[in-house]
Amino acid sequence: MVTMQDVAARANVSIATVSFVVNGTKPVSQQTRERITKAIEELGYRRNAMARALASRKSRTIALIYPLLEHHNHHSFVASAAAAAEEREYHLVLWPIHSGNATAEIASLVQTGMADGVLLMEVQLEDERVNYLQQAKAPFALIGRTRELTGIDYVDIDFEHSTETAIERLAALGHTNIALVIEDFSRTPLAQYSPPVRVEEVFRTVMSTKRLSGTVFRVSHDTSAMMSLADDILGTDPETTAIIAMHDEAALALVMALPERGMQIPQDISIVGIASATTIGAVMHPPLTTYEAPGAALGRLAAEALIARLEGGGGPPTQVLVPCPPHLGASVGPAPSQARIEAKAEAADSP
Amino acid sequence: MVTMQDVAARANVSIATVSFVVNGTKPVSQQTRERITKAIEELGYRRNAMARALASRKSRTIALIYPLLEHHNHHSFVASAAAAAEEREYHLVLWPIHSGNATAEIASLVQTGMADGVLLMEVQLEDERVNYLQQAKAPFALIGRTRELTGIDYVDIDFEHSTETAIERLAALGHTNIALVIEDFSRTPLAQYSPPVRVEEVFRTVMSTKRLSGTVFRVSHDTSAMMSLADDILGTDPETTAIIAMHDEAALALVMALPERGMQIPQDISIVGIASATTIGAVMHPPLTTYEAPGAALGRLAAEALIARLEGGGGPPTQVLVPCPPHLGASVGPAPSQARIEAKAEAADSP
DNA sequence: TTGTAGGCGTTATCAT
DNA sequence: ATGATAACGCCTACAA
Repeated sequence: MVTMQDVAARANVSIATVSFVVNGTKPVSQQTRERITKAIEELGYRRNAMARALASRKSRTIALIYPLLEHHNHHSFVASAAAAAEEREYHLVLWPIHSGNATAEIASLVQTGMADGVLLMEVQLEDERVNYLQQAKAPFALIGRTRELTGIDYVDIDFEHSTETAIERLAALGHTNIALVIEDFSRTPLAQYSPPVRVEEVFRTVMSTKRLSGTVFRVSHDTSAMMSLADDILGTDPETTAIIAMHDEAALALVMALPERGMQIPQDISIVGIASATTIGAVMHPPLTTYEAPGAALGRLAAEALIARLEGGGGPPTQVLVPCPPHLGASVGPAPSQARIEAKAEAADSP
Repeated sequence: MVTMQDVAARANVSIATVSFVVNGTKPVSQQTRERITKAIEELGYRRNAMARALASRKSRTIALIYPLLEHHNHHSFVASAAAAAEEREYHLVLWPIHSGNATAEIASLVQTGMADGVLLMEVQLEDERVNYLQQAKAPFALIGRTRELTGIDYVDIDFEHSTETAIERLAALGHTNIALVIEDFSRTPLAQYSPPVRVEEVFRTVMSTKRLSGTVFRVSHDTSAMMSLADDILGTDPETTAIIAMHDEAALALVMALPERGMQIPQDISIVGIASATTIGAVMHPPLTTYEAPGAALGRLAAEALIARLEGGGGPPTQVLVPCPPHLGASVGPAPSQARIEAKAEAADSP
């Protein structure tokens, strides 16, 4: 292995000078700089990351606590966080969590010097990991939000805005009975996973403010729940004319199942996805109207916020809500006329 | 920060002895071991990863060259590789690739001591990165395969077997005109991405051996290509009674589009997915019959193979093909009778 | 502008 | 069974 020592020897300078040009730490005369650069190239020198980390007490690595869930968005979080880190000459290490290492091991990444800071995702409203990191004084940033946020760096999807916009759009089209479909995490380690909770809260608030009638359906990730969802919705409230789905597979299941029950999309019922992946919705018939989850933006912003904190010292926290860009499909239309509804009901009564 | 020095002082031993008990390097008397363990706990000592890496010349980190593509499988590769690494007390760092750092930067992860070895995915049939890693003597393992494989550690999906099995199953059901749908990477950096190439090769071979008639459709990731796919297939060969799709979105598009063209699944046409994610297929109507891509197994095996190589020295290479577990849906049935086909043709002729 | 030298916290060799 | 001590390769005051 080629060391700075070797480079220094070949360029007839001290090891310190080599360090200066490698890191740009101090000005070095044009002459010697060139000699050193030349020596570096001839020898194929690369500075040792571990030695550097030890001496500088900075690993230039951030850790991403890796998700339990298998979600479309997760890939883009990770990819964009890694890309953003790389651009700033940081590395991104993945730390998978499981029941065995849930909380205590997270701060240890920083305590062992493996990582300078931690990126947390799948944040719950009350998240003990956050408390732990704070108490351990480990720098961190959230992709997501806890209930209490003072002084915390976070980046999250603006679920509130998306939900509200979706409702308003549907209401403007005459819909008064709207169902919300969210994922059910109640029997998982992510029981308090914040997105569905927040969206449900906003949904209830906005619906009642607007004096609209709405029902919330929690769908677990098992297939049969999704298969029966259409019947559940129509059974619970036959007047439902629009569905907001924060659950891509469920949305797909609905698009497949509703027409089979005589409900044409969007003539009889409208569907809109929020915080969705676009790839699936785009190939449905009709193409799904969605508010896309801005996964890539999130990962990047979070990584940048964390690195800024690591390098910048104690500025004000980054607290960003990223909106979901709308994708116009053809799954949303005006609420069906009363005549159409009655015709349908009659047809259903006398088959 | 608490160092070994501090622990040694408190336990009245030398720093070396502390190291012995922390790493289990050498036997230590019950007594002093306990004193040391106690001191460690009281002080909250954690050994510094960077110092350890420097002194031992091992970072206990492996790098995963992170994919360009957004694929369902990728999440499980990554998650399982990270989990397998963690179990062996390794870390997994992600290294995103892009045109700017395509080849040269990969070996540098090892050369800078950041990682002890590299995990490569999205492998192409001829992959310069592999040559480069070999020449740089950087330990690596592949998730995927190159053409030339002597001495290379790799783990891949057994595409050949899945393809052959799918064809045989369809042939046994009387299908003689089978279409293959694969992803089109020809205009991307992954032009030589090996899975579709291999599958196409096997498809052509097996089909001609069995004297069956087949057409290959390459579908790019843009939506319009998927939307028109059903028409493409029926237009090219109206006799097609079965489709093998190695492309989840395309499969979905087909399941949505074919019935609209009067082709019932599976009465008129069968669809089977290979190397698929199961989540989407399961909620289709009818549920898709698939051979699931064993993503989690792959990531884990590859990480294990690499770590074994790093620690075990020079044993024979790990070379594993993992089969795709079949998932029975309801999208495959017997080839339609001639009578049914003729009835259909007549109906189409005189609308 | 360049050099000297003392860490950084471990590992690992060689004594004892 | 334990201890001393020289690396490991680099950073960074401090000096020159």
